[in-house]
Amino acid sequence: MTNIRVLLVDDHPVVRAGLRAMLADFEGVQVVAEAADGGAALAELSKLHTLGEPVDVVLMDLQMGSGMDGVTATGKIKAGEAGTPPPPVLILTTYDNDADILAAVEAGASGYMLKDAPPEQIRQAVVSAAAGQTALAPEVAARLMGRIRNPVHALSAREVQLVELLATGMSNRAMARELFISEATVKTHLVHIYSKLGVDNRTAAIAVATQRRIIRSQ
Amino acid sequence: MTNIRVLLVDDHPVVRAGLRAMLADFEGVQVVAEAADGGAALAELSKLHTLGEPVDVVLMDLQMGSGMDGVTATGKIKAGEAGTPPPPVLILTTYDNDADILAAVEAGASGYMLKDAPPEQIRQAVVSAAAGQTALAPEVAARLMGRIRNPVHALSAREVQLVELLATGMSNRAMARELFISEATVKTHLVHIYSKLGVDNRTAAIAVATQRRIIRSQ
DNA sequence: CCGCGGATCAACCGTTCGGTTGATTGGGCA
DNA sequence: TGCCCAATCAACCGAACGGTTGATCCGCGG
Repeated sequence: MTNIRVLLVDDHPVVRAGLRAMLADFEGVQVVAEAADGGAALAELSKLHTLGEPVDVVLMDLQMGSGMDGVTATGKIKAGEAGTPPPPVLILTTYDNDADILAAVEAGASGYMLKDAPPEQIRQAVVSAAAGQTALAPEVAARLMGRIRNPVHALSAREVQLVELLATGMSNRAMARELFISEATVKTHLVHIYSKLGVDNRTAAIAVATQRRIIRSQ
Repeated sequence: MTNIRVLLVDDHPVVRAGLRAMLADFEGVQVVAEAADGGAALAELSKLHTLGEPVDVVLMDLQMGSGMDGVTATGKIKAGEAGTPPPPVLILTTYDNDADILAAVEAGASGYMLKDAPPEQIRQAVVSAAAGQTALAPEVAARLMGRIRNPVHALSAREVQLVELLATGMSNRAMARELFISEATVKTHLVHIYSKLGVDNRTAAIAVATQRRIIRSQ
């Protein structure tokens, strides 16, 4: 009996039902619990642990409407309780953005799949994760490769800071005051940012940065 | 036999499986077909129609990764084939923002639900839609109410359209071309938008509009 | 050690944006 | 019918932005 015990984490009942139905069709995979956000997921994990029914794989959405988000939860799961090896976390989300993927990987996720993946691919990923291997969706893998091969378009930390202020609607002067630098410097940074993002004005920069999840919106 | 025949439209296999499983639990509701995008949905509709097995309700996601999007599909479904009353379209999506809701309603959607809604609420919506009634998620209804109660700060449909383009980083001239109006008109709209949002420049307008969910952030 | 790149600043200039005033049209409502 | 408002356009002007050139300082790595 090599049953893989899975914890589902997603704030959408519809998606949970879909994953449950989908995984039910697979031999050797069993959904043992569900949670609507990261906090509930941690609670379930510790509950199941004390019951002596450990979880083999956590299958989790990255963006949760309310409560603890996926990245934070991944970190906390990986930090885990001493003595018990934390279960692999497989991220299953809608978007394939650089920032999301990097954040997930950084937090310790062992896989990153897209929700539009065919069932078989998701099953593969769960099995791989349970075996301690890394499972990346082809699109995601391609994106990571692209980043490594071509770091030209990466913004520096200072530039990211500028873009964040930019997105709040601040003028050059306001940003200059905020960062204790001159307006000239702000403009220089902006020019570099435009160049790296392939745009030619601040609003387009915000659009691209938001879309690429260089900054987070809302 | 009052069976409600449903067509599912969503580009995520996981979500389709979830809705299928969820609706299977309900008496009187039957999923008769599925489609991955708007184009496939139209094809299914006409196929089922010629087979003499009409669809009672279309349950559709608003944003489809590829192919025809939900708003366009809703419009085409409502345009329909002459002689046959088009089925009600129930939108089921992740985001609740003014722009999406207005676009969906304008295209002829008869309901707007959020994916994080509990199963019972979704069932209610399907039944209501089949009965020719309008079904709005509480959050959505509240948003529309807010718009009606407090029209001072409410943007007109045209202004919302402007803000959407604004957020993509377009210049006044580009927006003018896009909307087939003069740059002067664009500026007039922007001034009204700034005034209603309580800001004094475009980037701040985007920030506020995003925060108030007038437009989708993502 | 020297080069490279990031961060900082200055001066200049053309373009775009922001704000104002004023005007017309058409739809909805009293 | 007459009024209000949204939508459309024009002209104008000051302020802010966008782009360029050129410069200094500093830390990292070959």
